[in-house]
Amino acid sequence: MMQCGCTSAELSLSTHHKTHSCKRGVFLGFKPQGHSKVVALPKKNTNKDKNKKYGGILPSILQNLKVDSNVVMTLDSFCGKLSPKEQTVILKEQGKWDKVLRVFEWFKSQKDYVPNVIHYNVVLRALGRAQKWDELRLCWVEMAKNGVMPTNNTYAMLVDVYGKAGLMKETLLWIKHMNLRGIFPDEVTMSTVIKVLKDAKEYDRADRFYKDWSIGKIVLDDLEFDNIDDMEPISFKQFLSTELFCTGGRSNSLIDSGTSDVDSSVRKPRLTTTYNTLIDLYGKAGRLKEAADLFADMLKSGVALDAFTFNTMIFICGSHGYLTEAEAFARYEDF
DNA sequence: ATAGGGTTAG
Repeated sequence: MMQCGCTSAELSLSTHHKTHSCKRGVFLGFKPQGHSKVVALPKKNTNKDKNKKYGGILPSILQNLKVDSNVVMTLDSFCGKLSPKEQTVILKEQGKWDKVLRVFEWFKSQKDYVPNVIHYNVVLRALGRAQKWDELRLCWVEMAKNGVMPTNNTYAMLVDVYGKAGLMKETLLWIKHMNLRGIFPDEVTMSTVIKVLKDAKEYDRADRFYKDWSIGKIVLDDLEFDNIDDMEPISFKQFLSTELFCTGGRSNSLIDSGTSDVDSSVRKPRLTTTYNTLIDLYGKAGRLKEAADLFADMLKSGVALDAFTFNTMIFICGSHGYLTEAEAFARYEDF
């Protein structure tokens, strides 16, 4: 029996809380209080989150950039040298993509500017979020020209923006690009890829990507297209030229990573959000056993459960008729 | 005071 008094028969999917006025949110989110042993507590608000208080010369530069449309003149009026970190902050704080570009151009015009992958990541993300694909590709090419190599951060961001824009073919190309470069996805990048593939209902592809990641394997053939003709000719050509331009990153890790038996021990996620995404993936793919295994893994590894974990498990059980189990999860959360 | 993802369903 649910705490709100509903019987298990009434615990049927999403209609549950439409027809009942109980305040305990089973599908609406769990309260974190009192679950410190199992449930992740909300992160404390550090000054990183909300209070964007910068010191030194940054506030006045940011303010001036906000009110002044002439980026070059505004920046010229500050003669002091900016550190790479300060430059990152300034780039990040610009709202519009074109302003980001102009500020970046000014940085690069300074004599002592050193090309910086973090700066490129910030600029590329701004262009990606604004869906300025041509500008993004130009920036990418220039980045390579300046000898700046993309990192895991770069690829996670690219997969995210292309995936959110619904450009799945290009998303797959970025993943392939990363693989060709011999860059093994870290957990955030893997999680990002899984999320994008899941949202595109590419469940099998997502499953394979995760399984390969688990054993430290990079598979190149796994990302072939079913229908490459669907892609816009122009963007594909541009993409290929970019691809051909970037021949420098070929590394032996490509071979090592897939064939070595020594380091092919099983890799497990350690982030709650990763597990939640994976559990939802297998739930949506109808593979309940694997979803349940991941949940068990989570407990075994001591990874904190949170409201998403419970709601996802409850929904998976509920939507497949496992009402007793759904109820158990609801109670488990409540203990 | 460097950068990426942040999940459930309604």
